Amino acid sequence: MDRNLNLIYQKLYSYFGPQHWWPARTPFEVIIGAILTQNTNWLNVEKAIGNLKKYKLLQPVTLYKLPHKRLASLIRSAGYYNIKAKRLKSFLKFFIKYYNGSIKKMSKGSTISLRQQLLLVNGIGPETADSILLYALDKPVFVVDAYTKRILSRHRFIPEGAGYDETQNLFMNNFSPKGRPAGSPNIRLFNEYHALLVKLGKEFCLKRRPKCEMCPLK
DNA sequence: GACCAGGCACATC
DNA sequence: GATGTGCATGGT
Repeated sequence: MDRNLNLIYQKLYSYFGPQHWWPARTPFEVIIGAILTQNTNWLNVEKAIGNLKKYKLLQPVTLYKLPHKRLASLIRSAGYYNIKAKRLKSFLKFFIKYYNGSIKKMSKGSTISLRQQLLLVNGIGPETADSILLYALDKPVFVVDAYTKRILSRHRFIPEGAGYDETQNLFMNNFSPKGRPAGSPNIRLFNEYHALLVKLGKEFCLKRRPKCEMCPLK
């Protein structure tokens, strides 16, 4: 099993090359993007983040103090803007209260405890929590998203409709980076693998009309 | 005009 | 525990 996951990684990497994820300039920007991109096209998120940058609002306390209506209108392009404005605020409240708005302080926490804390924040579920852990805080967790599940179920690694943890465990327990035992954490590899799965998903493993004939995994 | 995008919370059974 | 629904914009 793990041989196949390794093989898929090798194929994707040689076909697409390094993805240089997450597409953001700072860890804080990663977190804001992770919340804004929930069920949303990344291009729409970039516009929203561009607005926040334009007015120099992309800092924890500044953003937290912004009135709901103003924040919602600035992130309008990302869709679900009312609910996302609320979710950003609930994360910022947590981030400021417990870590003084400091990524450095937050990074000192253990992966397990940070994950538990993040999941208690309203608006942060397993994928957003893991994206924050991996891409903003450099913690060794595998991020599972809709593309990951679709690709893995179409290739019969998991049943259709498999849960988040089940899918994540497949990678965390079985994927063995070169020269390491299965289950050993590898941040860089987890980073690259998830980014490659998203790339494959966007270009070939489409929901309705997958381009299986041209797929690099074929 | 329909379909889709790097989810999540909440209601209901 | 499983299933259904609201949230919303912008690109194809």
